[in-house]
Amino acid sequence: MRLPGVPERPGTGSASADWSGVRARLHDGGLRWTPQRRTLIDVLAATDGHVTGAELVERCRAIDPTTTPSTVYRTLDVLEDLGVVRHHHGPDGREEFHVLPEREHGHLHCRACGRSWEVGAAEVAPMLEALRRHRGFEADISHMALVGRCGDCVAADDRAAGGD
Amino acid sequence: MRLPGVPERPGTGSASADWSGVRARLHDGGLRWTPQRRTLIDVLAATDGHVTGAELVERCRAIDPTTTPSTVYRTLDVLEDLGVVRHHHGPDGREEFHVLPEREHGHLHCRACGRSWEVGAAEVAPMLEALRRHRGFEADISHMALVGRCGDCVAADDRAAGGD
DNA sequence: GACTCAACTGCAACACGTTGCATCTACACG
DNA sequence: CGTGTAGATGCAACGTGTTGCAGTTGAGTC
Repeated sequence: MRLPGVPERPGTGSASADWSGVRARLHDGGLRWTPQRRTLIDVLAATDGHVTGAELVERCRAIDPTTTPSTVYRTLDVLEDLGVVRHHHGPDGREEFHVLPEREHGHLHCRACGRSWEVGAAEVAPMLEALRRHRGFEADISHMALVGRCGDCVAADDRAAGGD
Repeated sequence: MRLPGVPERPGTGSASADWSGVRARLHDGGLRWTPQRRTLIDVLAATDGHVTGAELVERCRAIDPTTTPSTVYRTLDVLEDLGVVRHHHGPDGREEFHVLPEREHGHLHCRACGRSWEVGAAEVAPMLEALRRHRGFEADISHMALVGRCGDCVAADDRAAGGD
């Protein structure tokens, strides 16, 4: 979905530093470092771009077959509080997590071909500004998933039918 | 997935005209009018604003206790094809349906207080335009749900903490 | 009114995610 | 190193929604 060569470092450290920092940050919050959490962290560290919750459970099971879903989801909650992951809901309402969000971004999903893209904060900043001005609403862009049709599919549709 | 129909009349108090049309439109498509569908239509006709799928199932059961979820959800699919209902996914990923969408609109949901609002097409038109120009992407605004914090909650937070 | 057939229904099983509760354990402290 | 305890785990049950399948039924036709 995304290339491995993500332009890292928005201002904070590199990924590896963040992963080792997680343990310390758990401790800071009075939380614990357990084998199950280590497994999830290992999985996340090896993950690029977006993953669904179910997929994370699968990958954890690949490492430790005794993994149970509830533990994974609860740990993901904790990690989200820590800012290590973010989640949004895909077009079908399923959870999608992304790892170490370097910068704020939203999501575009094409209903026709199923592909998705990220949109940078800059691209939607004008609308966010407008919403803030008009209604005082501060939208959380990284939780945003816009569904629609991508340029390719629109073009294909136009060619095929003309109507809808 | 979309039908051209139903653009007219934003402010009709009684939707009865539209509801009676449903049966005819089902017939037009070679589809059938069944007691189960009638029940759901009755429920929808008595519904304002947004409802979750589960709630619709409940209300149908109130009328006909033998109602089964799969039938309701399948009928909702059909009705969505007809343009009678629209659905989007709430902040928790659950389905929310709205009835007889007179005009296109998106949704704003406050994570802090749980309220939601509708945003008119005009309000987001500039961003939609920008997306179309920059990436050729045609966003479906009525499937959109932006999560964030409303003006009240932002103000409350600022007063309470000052930070985050 | 009877026949026919595709659309529809209900059921059971499944997928994803959440929650309550009893048990276990990481970790601070002595 | 042993102990206490709050945080974490695993299980089982639940909630919401989807799917495959076999049986039922709406509605067009004779």
